[in-house]
Amino acid sequence: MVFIVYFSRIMSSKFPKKEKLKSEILIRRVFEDGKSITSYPLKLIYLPIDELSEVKIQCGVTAPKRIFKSAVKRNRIKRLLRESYRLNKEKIFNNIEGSFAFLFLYLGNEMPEYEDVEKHMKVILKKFLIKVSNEDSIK
RNA sequence: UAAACAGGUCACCUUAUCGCGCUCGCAUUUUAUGUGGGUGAGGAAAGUCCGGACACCAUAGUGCAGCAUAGCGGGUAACCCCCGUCUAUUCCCCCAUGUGGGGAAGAAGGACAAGUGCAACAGAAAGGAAGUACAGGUAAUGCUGUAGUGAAAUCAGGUAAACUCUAUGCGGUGAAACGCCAUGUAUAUCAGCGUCUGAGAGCGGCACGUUCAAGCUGAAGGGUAGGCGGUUAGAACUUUUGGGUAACCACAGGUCCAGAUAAAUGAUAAGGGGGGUCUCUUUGAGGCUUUACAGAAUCCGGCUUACGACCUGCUUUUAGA
Repeated sequence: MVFIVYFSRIMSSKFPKKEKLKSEILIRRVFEDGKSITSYPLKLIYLPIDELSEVKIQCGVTAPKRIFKSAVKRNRIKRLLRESYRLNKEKIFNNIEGSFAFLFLYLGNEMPEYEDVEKHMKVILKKFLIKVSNEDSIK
């Protein structure tokens, strides 16, 4: 019983400020050196970061201004991405070693539905887990 | 009845689950987590087109250049904004048909006085070049009159969303301004003394004007990334009364109404509204579909553009019956 309570705390689907990727330097580093996983129309760029001691993952989302000129649409996409990440991050939080910086990009040209976003989010997170564990085993 | 136009109101709502920013309280393993409460986008937050507040650059100087504005009167912190009013002009109506009366719309509405330029068609000619017919006149000649063209024809007139002139106003840079803290590295900054040349640099362009510099002494800094302030109580909103044709103003009462910074204000589900359309059995019920434009970023006042629904229009306009 105690175990279940503890576990659910770990698996909480909160997304507080310190789990957000905010530092400009880090974002630049992720863009330059990060590895990517794609499940169209979503793309994840990630980078192992040693300095992050407090949290395992800092995550940011973007929607390109070039394609979506309306700020309302960009906000909507970013909120959907954030929401699907928030609800699914528990799957990887308890299964990875080290800490990472995440950056999700939306590559499509059309406004997405939440169902699709969540589907692709799950695929990407799964792929990420496999990839990371493979790299660990190689080491 | 429909559409346009003008004015006004609102900007889908409720519940559940899971979340986010700010803030207040409580608890703890004491600066982080948990928990409870409060609060959280717009009429245009948009375009950044005007006008300010505020900050720094010299208390922002002088002349030229440049830019903006343009009836008259008022409002305002200010404006290229708003209100009122007059006129050119356009449209409509009325009859007693007059250069009549009434109504609506209504401007980038100063000046052709000086200089420069421009002018469709017609015309010989619309300003440095000439001339048709008839008549008059002369030594001779477009020298003069009339006809003819045209809105205008030879000491003329039109045109200034043509240069120009007149009057008035305008310094520059914008919150990545600016102030402070602190990390860290090795020559820019600040204060005092000093002083040659005005070469050079800064002060929006040019000229003037003005400041700076080499050196010495002292202090502690600059770039880059980070944090805090600036940063939300205000030319605020609202109600009554009074003034004003109105824009708006004054007094009194009440209210506190986002402060993020890779940028919170959300996601999902169900139900209910509103609009459109179809079906049935008129009242009504059901199905399908749709529910705009759009996201604060220092803050105000305007303008412009985008856009859904509803209401009003007595004496607006168009179309149909």
